[in-house]
Amino acid sequence: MARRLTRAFFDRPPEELAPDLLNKFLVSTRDAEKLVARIVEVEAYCGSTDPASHAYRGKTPRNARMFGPPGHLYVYFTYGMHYCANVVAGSPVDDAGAVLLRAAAPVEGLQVMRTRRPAARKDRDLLAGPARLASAFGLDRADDGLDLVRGPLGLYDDGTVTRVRPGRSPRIGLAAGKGERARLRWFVTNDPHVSGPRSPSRRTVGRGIGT
DNA sequence: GTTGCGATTGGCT
DNA sequence: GCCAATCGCAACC
Repeated sequence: MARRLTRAFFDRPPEELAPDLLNKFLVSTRDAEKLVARIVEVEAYCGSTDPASHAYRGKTPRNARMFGPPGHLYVYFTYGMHYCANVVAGSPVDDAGAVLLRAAAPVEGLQVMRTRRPAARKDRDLLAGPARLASAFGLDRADDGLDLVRGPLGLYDDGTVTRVRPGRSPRIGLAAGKGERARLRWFVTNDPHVSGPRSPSRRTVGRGIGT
């Protein structure tokens, strides 16, 4: 019995929203195809206070979506070839926050995902990484701004009660001095679909990588 | 106008 | 583990 997440759910700071997105279901019903995936790894990016955030230096054409209303999709292009998808969170006026969808467990529509991700040798790799997830769902800059509350792409809660506290660690792929120590990554502990470290450890939980 | 690099991935050593 | 791929953006000249 899945219910769709509402605007109010998203209207919170990214560091509060992020862990609550774990074990929610990303559902796409575009182009007569149905894709379903359970989110297992996310990262929070906190606007003007966060050196790693695209919004750190203010609003630009690229990151404008982050400054818009919560519950919409922010998609950006990186490394000259990859797209990454974020959920816009709530933020104070003139600020911006978002949650990067880093990894998910495929649930439905695996055939389509495999077609879009020919390099994935195992199904557990179909959505294990932000650019992989975006690719498998066919997301690109044209999808920037999709309304997750009302559009063909949505987030759902199936009513499952999550009793286990999520794993937490510093974010992946950040350069030194860019907020690489902040523990703003959350993941479902020991889930094989997580892209980075997936178990609590001294290195990832104690004081953070690089310290 | 030019340059350096990134919220990554996949293939090769 | 190392590194090339590939280009938009933003910083700097």
